[in-house]
Amino acid sequence: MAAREKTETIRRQILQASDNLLYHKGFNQMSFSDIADASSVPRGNLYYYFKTKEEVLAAVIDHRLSNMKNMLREWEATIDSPLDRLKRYVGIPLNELDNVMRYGCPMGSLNSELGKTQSDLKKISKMQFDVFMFWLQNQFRLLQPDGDAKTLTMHLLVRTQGLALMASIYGDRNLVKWEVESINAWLDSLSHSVISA
Amino acid sequence: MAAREKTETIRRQILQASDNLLYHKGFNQMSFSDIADASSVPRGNLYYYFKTKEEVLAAVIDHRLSNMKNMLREWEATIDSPLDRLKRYVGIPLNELDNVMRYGCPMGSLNSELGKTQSDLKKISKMQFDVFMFWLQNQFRLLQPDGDAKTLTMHLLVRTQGLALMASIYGDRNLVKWEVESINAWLDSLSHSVISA
DNA sequence: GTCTATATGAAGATAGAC
DNA sequence: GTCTATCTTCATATAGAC
Repeated sequence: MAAREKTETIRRQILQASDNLLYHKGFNQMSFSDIADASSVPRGNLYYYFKTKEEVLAAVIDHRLSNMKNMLREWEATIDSPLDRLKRYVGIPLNELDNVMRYGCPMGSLNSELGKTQSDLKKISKMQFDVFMFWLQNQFRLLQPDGDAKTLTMHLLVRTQGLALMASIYGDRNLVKWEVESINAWLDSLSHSVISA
Repeated sequence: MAAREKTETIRRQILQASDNLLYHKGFNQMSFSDIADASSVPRGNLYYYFKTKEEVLAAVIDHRLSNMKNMLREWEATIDSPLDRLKRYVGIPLNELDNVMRYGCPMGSLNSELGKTQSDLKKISKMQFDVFMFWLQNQFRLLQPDGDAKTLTMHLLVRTQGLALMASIYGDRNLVKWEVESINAWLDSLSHSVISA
């Protein structure tokens, strides 16, 4: 049983390293050599844990999905109002300011890359958005029972993805702050009105 | 002199093919073989025209920049009000709907890719944004002499980049239409007020 | 200017000893 | 389970005949 535990530990090491590399370099620029170096697992051994790079990607996304779901569950447990939950989501770019400036959004940049020529892998990566979509829609429904939760959610994602992208292109920290404030003001205006676009 | 003309023609062929490939596959996934196939120029000959792939990129961006500048000059000549000029810019995703759905924004996706690990090449690609930034700021200054043209421009870019990205991820044509309408409504509201954030 | 052949290197992946 | 050696493929890039 100790052997199995050790295997799991190494697997997690590989996944942790791959997760970061995927964010910092993208899928196609991340090599097995990179993963070996970053995880301190010999290059050849990696193939014992993951047969292909596609498998690594799928495992990383799977790992990210469960982390996200845990995070969202925690937010629901600790944050009372849907308005504050939505603002918590919008606050991510501020919490991750340095990373966002350098590498953009880990979900958006990966989907942008894979969407061009690797549609099978993009499908896997897109699930990250699906998790947030579902949760955000629920929050908007609570905030505005008569509103169009899907359109509101898409609008929110458009603005957060756009700000992450532009912030990373221009390296502008103030851009993030302004846009986050502006989005929060929009959310406030929603919660005060009965209906809105 | 005929020889020189032929050279220029082939050069343009290569650039045209590379421009499309850069958009459809991204820089790192675009190979010289791809360019050879798409331009009908033998693989080996490409190196006579461009010594490295970086040189191809720089030439494509250069080509794009002059096209953009021509387009913006034409808009200034044919569209009277700054409001309508800004709306013309916002309308690009609608004109390029099919491409945007499949490949996102050619500027945004390229910068997203190159920003991760190829900062020297990203600098070149970023110039595409600089051209629009400069022009859009001028239009905002005309629209709202007392407004913060830089922040307004960034906000516009955030929203257009965000919509191109999300539209390509979710393949949602209606998303583009809704967001474009929403941006236009925002521009209208700006032109009616004296000052705004 | 054009084309073929080839050098060179990196990356994904496998075989098989230990 | 671990590690080394190696296969294969494909990419950038160059040399040199025509």
